[in-house]
Amino acid sequence: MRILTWNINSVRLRIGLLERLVAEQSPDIVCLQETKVDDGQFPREAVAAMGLPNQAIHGQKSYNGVAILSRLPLEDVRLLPRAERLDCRHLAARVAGIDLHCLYIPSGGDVPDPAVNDKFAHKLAFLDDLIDWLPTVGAVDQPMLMCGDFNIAPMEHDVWSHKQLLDVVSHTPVEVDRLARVQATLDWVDVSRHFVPAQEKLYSWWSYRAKDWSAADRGRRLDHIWVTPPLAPRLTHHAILRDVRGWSQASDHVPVVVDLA
DNA sequence: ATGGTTGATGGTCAA
Repeated sequence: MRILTWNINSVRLRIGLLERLVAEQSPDIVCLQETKVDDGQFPREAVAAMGLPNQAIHGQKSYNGVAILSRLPLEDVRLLPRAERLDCRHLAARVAGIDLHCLYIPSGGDVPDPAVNDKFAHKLAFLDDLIDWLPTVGAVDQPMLMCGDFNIAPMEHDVWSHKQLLDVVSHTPVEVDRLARVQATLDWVDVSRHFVPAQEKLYSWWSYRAKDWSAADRGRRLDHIWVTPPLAPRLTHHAILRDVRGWSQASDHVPVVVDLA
């Protein structure tokens, strides 16, 4: 079974890129973030025509928005119990016996201080909610997969320069520590680092602001796939599709793919 | 230290 996650940065603008991606990769399940569209406007039929007719969507106008698109039936579709906050950043469903969570963690703004930047405070609060919530909906011996744009590059070689990014939101110790506590909730296995050694540079995002993103290669690994321990022995393949960043009118994030036996 | 680009939107805000 192949699962693919991608921050698509507008599903309407990049529906053609999604079609090409699905044709090339043949995923059984696609998790999207930043769909940026109300549920009523979501291109359901175009996605169904790609072979993904089972769809759970949770979107809003202009910002955020997540979706789970599947060849296989989706059961028990759920949202994180944070109804007091209106941003659409989480969606869960059970598929093929696996509890699947699609996540879009807040980016956090520019200043890494929750006292002066409410976006960073929101990011930390969202992580705290996950720390409280995940143990109540799952267990370490249960097959679960959580993926999406976490907006945090936790390890030294998940960024192009560890030293230069220590004060840059996405790689600051406070959010990295908080993400480690999320990871500890259910002993989550970091799939990309299961396959790629920690000493090797690995990115899933490159800024739009570089003259030549590939030559500069100042990337960050913001997009993740995590599994609980029962799924670790079933991991057979993983890829971060760097080439997609070079497609015409690309998203600034590229897809991450995993195969499970 | 600063500015660089993109998307949704219709003047900016978010990333």
